[in-house]
Amino acid sequence: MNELTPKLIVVVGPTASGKSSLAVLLAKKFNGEVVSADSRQVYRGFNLGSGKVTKKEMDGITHHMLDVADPKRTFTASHYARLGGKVIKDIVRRGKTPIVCGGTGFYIRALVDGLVIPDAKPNAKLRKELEKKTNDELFKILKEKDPGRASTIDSKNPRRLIRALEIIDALGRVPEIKKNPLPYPTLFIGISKKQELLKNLVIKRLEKRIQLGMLAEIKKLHAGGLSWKKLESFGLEYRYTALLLQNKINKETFIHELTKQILDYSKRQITWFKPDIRIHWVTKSAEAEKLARVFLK
RNA sequence: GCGCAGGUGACAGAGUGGUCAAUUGUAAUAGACUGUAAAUCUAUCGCCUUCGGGCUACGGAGGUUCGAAUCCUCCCCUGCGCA
Repeated sequence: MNELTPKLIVVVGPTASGKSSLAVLLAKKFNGEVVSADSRQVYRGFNLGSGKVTKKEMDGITHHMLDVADPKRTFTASHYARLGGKVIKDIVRRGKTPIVCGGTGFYIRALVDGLVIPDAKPNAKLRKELEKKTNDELFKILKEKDPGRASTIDSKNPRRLIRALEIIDALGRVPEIKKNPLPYPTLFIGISKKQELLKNLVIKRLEKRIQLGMLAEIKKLHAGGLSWKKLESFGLEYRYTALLLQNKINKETFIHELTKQILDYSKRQITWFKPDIRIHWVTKSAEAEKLARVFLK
C-alpha cells in the first residue's frame, strides 16, 4: 500500500483499554502487521496472565514479538529493541505497515525512538555486592566516579544507582543519552478511557481470564520450573496468582488487591505516555481509523 | 444501673505536659524513568499562604498551667464483664 514511503503506526494506552483490537482493526484496514510492545507478552506460556491476544482475536493478522523469550531467562528492553528493530525492517521490506502496539512505554521508547541502551551487560555478582550498600553510599560512589550521571539520576532509587555503577564498571562512565529513531514517519495513537470506565473494563477482563483458566496456566508455569519467587517478580497477575497458589493470600484478597494493582499500573502507564506530545489521543476506533487514513495517504 | 476499658486526621493505629498539624502503615493524588520497566523509585496528603508564616484541630463543655491530644471535673458515645 505504501511501498514508496514506509510509515509506522504506534498504538499505546493503559492496560485493558482495547489496544490489541484496535491494532488488529488498523492492520486489516491498512495492510499491516502488529508488533507487540509488552514486557510480559514476550514470554512463552504467558497468555491469559499477560492479557495476550488469542489466535482468534488476531483474526488472521500476523503478530510479532509475542512468545519470543523463555521466562526462565532474563529478557530486557535492549533485547526487545534489537529483535523488534529487525522485525519492523522486515515488515517494511515486504511492503506492509508495522503497527507497534503495547503498554510498555520503555520498550516503545527503546524500539521506536531507538534509545541507545549502554552496552553493559547485567553483572549479577556486582549487583549482589552493591545491593548491600545504602542509597547514600551508592550515590556517593557514583558522584565520585561519574558526576555527570550523578547530577541527573534519581539518588534514592537503588536499582538505578546500581545499574549506573554497573555501566561504569564496564564502560568507565555512563554515556549520554543517544537516540537512533526508526527512520519512518510515525503516527502515535493513544487510547483514552475515563477512569471509571477503565476500572470496569479491568474488573470484567480479570473475571473473564480467571474463568478461562488463568490460575491453571500459572500453576502450570510453576510446575514447568518457574519458582514462586520468579513468578512473583513478574508482578500483577503473576505475583498475586503465585501468592494465592501458595495460600499466602485468600481468594478475596487476591481479586481485590490485584484489581487495585492493575489500576495503579494503568495510572503509571498514563503518566508515562501523557507528556509525549506526539500522541494523538482518541476515544473511538473510528477516530483512530481516520487519523491513520490521513496519515498513510 | 454498677465495674473495667476506650473515644486521635479517609481508615487502622502511635503518642500520655512543651521539640505535635501530631510517629507509622494503608488508602488517595501527582510525578520520575540511560539493559530487571507489570519492575524500581519520589513527592504531597487539616485549611489558607506573598512559602516567612497564619488559622482550626486529638468525642463535647469547662478547669489547672507560662504552655494540654496528654492532668482534673462534668456530660455524651462505644466495647467487655456483672446485674
